[in-house]
Amino acid sequence: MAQEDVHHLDDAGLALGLSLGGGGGGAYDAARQSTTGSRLSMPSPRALEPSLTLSMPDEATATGSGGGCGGGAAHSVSSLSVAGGVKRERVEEADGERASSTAAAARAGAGVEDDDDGSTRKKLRLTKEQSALLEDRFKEHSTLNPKVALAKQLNLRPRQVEVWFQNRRARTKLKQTEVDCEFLKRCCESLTEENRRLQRELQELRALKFAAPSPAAAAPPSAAAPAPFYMQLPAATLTICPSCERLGGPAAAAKADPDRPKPATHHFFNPFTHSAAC
DNA sequence: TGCCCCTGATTTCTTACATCA
DNA sequence: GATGATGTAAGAAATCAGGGG
Repeated sequence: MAQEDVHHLDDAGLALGLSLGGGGGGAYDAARQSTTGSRLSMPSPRALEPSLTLSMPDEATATGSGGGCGGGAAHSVSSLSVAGGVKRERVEEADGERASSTAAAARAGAGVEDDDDGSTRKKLRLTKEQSALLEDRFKEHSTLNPKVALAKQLNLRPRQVEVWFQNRRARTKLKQTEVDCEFLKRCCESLTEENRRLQRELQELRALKFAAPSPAAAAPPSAAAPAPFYMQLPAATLTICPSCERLGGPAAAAKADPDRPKPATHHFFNPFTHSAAC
């Protein structure tokens, strides 16, 4: 279907993931660990579903002539794709009949209606009430559990609720990544400026030392300098090791003084690398 | 009217887990 | 009991496409 269309886009996606540093394995795994815990207690899918039903709801045939793969109606069998010769099926719910009726009700409720010939299909827009409830649930927990109950409450299909949560997570993460990038950018600029200032200060001190060694002139040139950006931040957001009193870590400290005894470990947590500072 | 942005939906891939030999 | 193969579900990432401003 659309497999061929997708491949040429992979490079761009990889570049984005690398540049933002948020797309890859570690963060992904960590997120999975924290969000998929509920699955641990789930019974075996095989025990739950002794048989698969491949029922196609009415709208599938009604919208089939729309063309393309995107924007299509969600089905009780939401996707049937061939990837690398392996067929994969995802059965959303056993009773497709209920799904179809619920979908029809949802469309009616959201003002979505198909033309008689089925050639046009309006995009579903969630009502304010539906969005508000979804947002509330998302604030409680960013993963959906249980989706069927919420879908019933919203008069939507479980698949639609599931997609909403997926999109919400993805876009929340994207926003957070942008915020983090901006923050790091400002940190970098501030540190660069601070570095320049210290270099100047060092030069001035050296000049003073060799020119006219006077204790009265010992006032640091930087006394009136504003605090660098990272010093204006809440302490919890900084990566400062109280042991080595350095921003950014012990690797540099260890390099400078390899014989330095290792202090008791009490490091701040780095919100960006999710690791200890040192 | 074209553009931008938001958002619902789809596709592909990865990972964790369960089951079986 | 340990181990590898296999199947499944869940979710992330990338993308498409409709629609409103």
